[in-house]
Amino acid sequence: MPCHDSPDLKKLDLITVLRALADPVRLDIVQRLYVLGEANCAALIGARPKSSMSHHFQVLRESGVLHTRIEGVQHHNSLRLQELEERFPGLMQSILGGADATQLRRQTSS
Amino acid sequence: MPCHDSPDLKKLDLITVLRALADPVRLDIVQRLYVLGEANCAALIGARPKSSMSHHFQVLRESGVLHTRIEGVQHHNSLRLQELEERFPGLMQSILGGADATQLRRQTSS
DNA sequence: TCTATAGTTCGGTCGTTATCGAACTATAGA
DNA sequence: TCTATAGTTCGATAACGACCGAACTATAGA
Repeated sequence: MPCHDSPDLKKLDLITVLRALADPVRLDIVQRLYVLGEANCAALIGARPKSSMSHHFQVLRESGVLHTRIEGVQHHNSLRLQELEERFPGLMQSILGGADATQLRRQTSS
Repeated sequence: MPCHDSPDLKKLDLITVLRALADPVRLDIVQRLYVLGEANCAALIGARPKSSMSHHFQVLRESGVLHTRIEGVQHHNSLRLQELEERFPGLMQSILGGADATQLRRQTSS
């Protein structure tokens, strides 16, 4: 199963993860992804240009926040919740705690 | 008791807090402060120039991460752990979880 | 083979922020 | 009143990062 390389669990750096999350666009992606489970890039980026999209996904991937599984022409993204939980216990829960799933689903489907 | 203004609990913004924490110097300050409880600026900044120090404390204060109590010529800083816990449950714990108090104390006293 | 689709890479611009010296403010103590 | 101390403010510079158009790559499907 082809995929983008994801950094090793031990190499995940707190500063890098925080920087990745400390951006409105990327935090939005992460929160939507939490609700959706898995989604391709187009479903997560809204109306932004593809190059911006690609940039943000690269940051999230390289920081270790998400994993990208490539299937044909589509890139399926998902949060690396389990690994993040091992490395930084409670972090993602606290970030995602504010994300009301119902509200997010409403935003996503509109 | 004079002090710097700290933003209201409700105005604390996750992005702003994450950005404040996503800096090596500031994260170091926060982790030391967690161990020390309260400390003045000089004790937290190491060998950096005073203007840099002042900048980082301003960012941390304005984001709501810490509170500064002024006593004479000294500024006593402390984390706003309780308010942060109310607003973003689990966040600071996860950030500080990696901070081994013993290790930090050793660094601080060396 | 041709075309559409999904995403990447490249190059440039622009805004933000970290850094730091220098001047400044305010308090404590001699 | 004079001086030392603690921290702020100002102004400049430099680096980083977000943004975006354009060209490119790779796969699926007609």
